[in-house]
Amino acid sequence: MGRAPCCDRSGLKKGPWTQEEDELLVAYIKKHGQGNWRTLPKNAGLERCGKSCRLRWTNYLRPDIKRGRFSFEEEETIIQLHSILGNKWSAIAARLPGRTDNEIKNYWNTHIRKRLLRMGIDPVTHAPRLDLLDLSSILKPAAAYYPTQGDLDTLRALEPLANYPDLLRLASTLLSAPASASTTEQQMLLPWLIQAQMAQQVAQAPPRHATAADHQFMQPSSACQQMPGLVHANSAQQQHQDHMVACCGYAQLPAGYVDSQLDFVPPLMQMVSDTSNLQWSSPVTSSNNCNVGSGVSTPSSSPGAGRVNSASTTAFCANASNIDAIGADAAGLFDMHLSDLLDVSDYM
DNA sequence: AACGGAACCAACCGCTGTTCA
DNA sequence: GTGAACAGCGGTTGGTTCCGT
Repeated sequence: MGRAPCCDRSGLKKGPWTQEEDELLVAYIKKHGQGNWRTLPKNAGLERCGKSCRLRWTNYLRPDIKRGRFSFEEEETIIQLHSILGNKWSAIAARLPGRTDNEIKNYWNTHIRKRLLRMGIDPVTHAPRLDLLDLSSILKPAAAYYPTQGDLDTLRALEPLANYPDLLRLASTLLSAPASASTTEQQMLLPWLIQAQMAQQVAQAPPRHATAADHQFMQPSSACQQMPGLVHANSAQQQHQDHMVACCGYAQLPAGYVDSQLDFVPPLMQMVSDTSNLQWSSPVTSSNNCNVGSGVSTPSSSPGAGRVNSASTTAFCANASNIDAIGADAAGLFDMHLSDLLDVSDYM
């Protein structure tokens, strides 16, 4: 025999809460505590179901709720956490004191998501969407073209390409000439370039054993999933494959999986390796610079010119090898370490 | 001033994992 | 061990407000 029914659904009020109902609920909880939501409405004299009372309390009436607009730091934190946790609103809310999951979810859907889309960034994967970018237009000579703020935002998203002049030239050629590559290939180009830079950073990092904390991040990232086989893009990186395993989560894949993925290297990469004498060891300006994701920030929310965008670098850097660097960068802005902020072990 | 569309957000719905009789 | 109810979560809806024409 199970429990008694939660509540008789008939006759219970729905819809917006009145001030009287709010006062009744607040007064009751202040006096008796939250206790059992099932019996609370009856004891408090409310004609609501317990679920409705709990929602009203947790999302609106709780005294520790912070109202008002989201700050820049909160917004950046949401983006960072979302890039790692996805739509785990409650997990994200747990890292933002005073904010509810519902509030964060609404803010994401109404503000951040739209802004990322405008910037040509997929709000689900946090990867640039080449189908939304018009590279040919933003690469026009400056003298003949006055860029809009949107173009400047897009340029920031393409900042990583600056480290690979050969790739930039190739990308601009490919992407401004639709006939030269299929849409699918175009969409795959930028993630590959980004992953190449990640791989370069991993290759340059001193070998170390993965820590327990590292394993928290060993789920295959979306970027890695989009780019199987990259670990073999350059034979010089083969010796660091174990780091790529840590980076991309291949450790969880069956033996031989990585090799088998060579069969799926997209034709575009074949074009790249055939035509551009690509050097994957192209200089990266900063050994600790995870700038591949710097364009994922939300420039329109940046409070001042010249602000370092490193706080937003998690979109492509939230992996075992880079998380410490991210935390160090973010700490400079927020006086906190991302490793502290992102204790995501509970959610992985 | 009136209208229509966009934006916003509180609240509901439905599902899932956990608890308990 | 079983099944019903609970608690919590993410997705969605619908009412309200804002803004441009």
